[in-house]
Amino acid sequence: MPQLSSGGGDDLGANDEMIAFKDEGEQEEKIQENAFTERDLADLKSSLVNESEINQSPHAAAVRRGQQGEQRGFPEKHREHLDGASKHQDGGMYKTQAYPGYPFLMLPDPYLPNSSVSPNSNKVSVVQQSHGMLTSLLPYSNEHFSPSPPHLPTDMSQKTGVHRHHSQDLSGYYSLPPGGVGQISPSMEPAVYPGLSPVGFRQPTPPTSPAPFPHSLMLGPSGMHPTGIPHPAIVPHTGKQEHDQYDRGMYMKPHHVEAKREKEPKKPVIKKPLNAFMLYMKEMRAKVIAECTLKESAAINQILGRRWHALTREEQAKYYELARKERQLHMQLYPTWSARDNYGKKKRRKREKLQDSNTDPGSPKKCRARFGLNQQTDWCGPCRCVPSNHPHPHPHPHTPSPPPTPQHRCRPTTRPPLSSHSTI
DNA sequence: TCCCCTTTGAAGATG
DNA sequence: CATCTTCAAAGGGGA
Repeated sequence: MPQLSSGGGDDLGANDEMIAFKDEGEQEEKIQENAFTERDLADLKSSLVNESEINQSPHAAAVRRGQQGEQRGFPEKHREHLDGASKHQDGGMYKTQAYPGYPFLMLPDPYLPNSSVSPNSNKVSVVQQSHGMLTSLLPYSNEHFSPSPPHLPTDMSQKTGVHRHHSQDLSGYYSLPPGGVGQISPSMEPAVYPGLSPVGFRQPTPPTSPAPFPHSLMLGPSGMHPTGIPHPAIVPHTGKQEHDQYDRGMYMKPHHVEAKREKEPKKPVIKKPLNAFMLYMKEMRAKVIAECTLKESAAINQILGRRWHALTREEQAKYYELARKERQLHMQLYPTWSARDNYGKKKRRKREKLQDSNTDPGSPKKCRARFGLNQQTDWCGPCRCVPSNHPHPHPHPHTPSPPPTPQHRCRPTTRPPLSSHSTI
């Protein structure tokens, strides 16, 4: 991961190829930002129709990329777009207006022992960084983060343009280990986490304009967690479905749900910290939805995935850095937590299905069968790497259904690990 | 009602 | 060590 924090050794600055995989022909486009989503849409639709096209694109894309961008692997093509749409997108991350769901790192007043904030206030966390960017540290459950905390001017909240209730619930939070956090100061500076090491939190005060919101973190309703540190990462133990229900319930009837929750001694489930892409999705989802008529998350996510690839390294780096801080915070808040804790929380996953299909005698028709031995250049990387008589090593992307899995997408080149385990 | 879909990345599990 | 698997968010769609 981008050793963003480490001095100098920023992987992101490497010249190596950024993302040649799965670009689905987006490179050729010199599109205007307004057209981008429609284009995405069209591409998405067409790509859905023609899957093989997707798998071929990396080559063409790589060629195109080689032609247009000599100095770096990253698609220069989207520069314009990025300058327009994306800048504007990034603004979402760093500006207060456009991204209601991802606005600021706010330490809720309720966090503060003496603070008196409405129980309905939502918590959002944002750290204002040296570049002037606002980094959300506790972005879980977007919806629970009101764009306009109660103590904010109303016009502020209305500017967001997203209709959210101020009384939205809080679905998850980072709870703190007992005694872990006594209080959190608005600034989110290291000191706010007594007992916690500073991590990477910084809040360089903006030279010119003070943060619109003095408090870095906002808290939701009281009583969500005994520790007093609510966090989106924490949800009722009941699992996703219940999580959703919990959210919705809270959203609609906070009091009732709260009362209900008190009855439930269930242990909260600490969710995984969001990775860079998840953070990006959270931030951009609303924007994409607003730009197009799509509502289906699967389709939206496809667009987001492509946009993610269209981002420059620097732009992605922001999210990687944010994700890194998320993990650090998560790690500090829940030192004993492990991702394994949540294993099995979900039911049968598609992976199992894939395995089933892979065991299917009809499934082995992969690259070899598809392109033949004389066209190995058309094979995906893993296929080229294995002996011709070797069984296909992975869920195959060319298989019409099920779709390619995250494990393998036939990436011609792999992005240098923008690592996350950073040494602070 | 509940799972699937779809994305990328992180982390745990496995061979 | 390399590869595989699971989960994180989201919400419409379908069984």
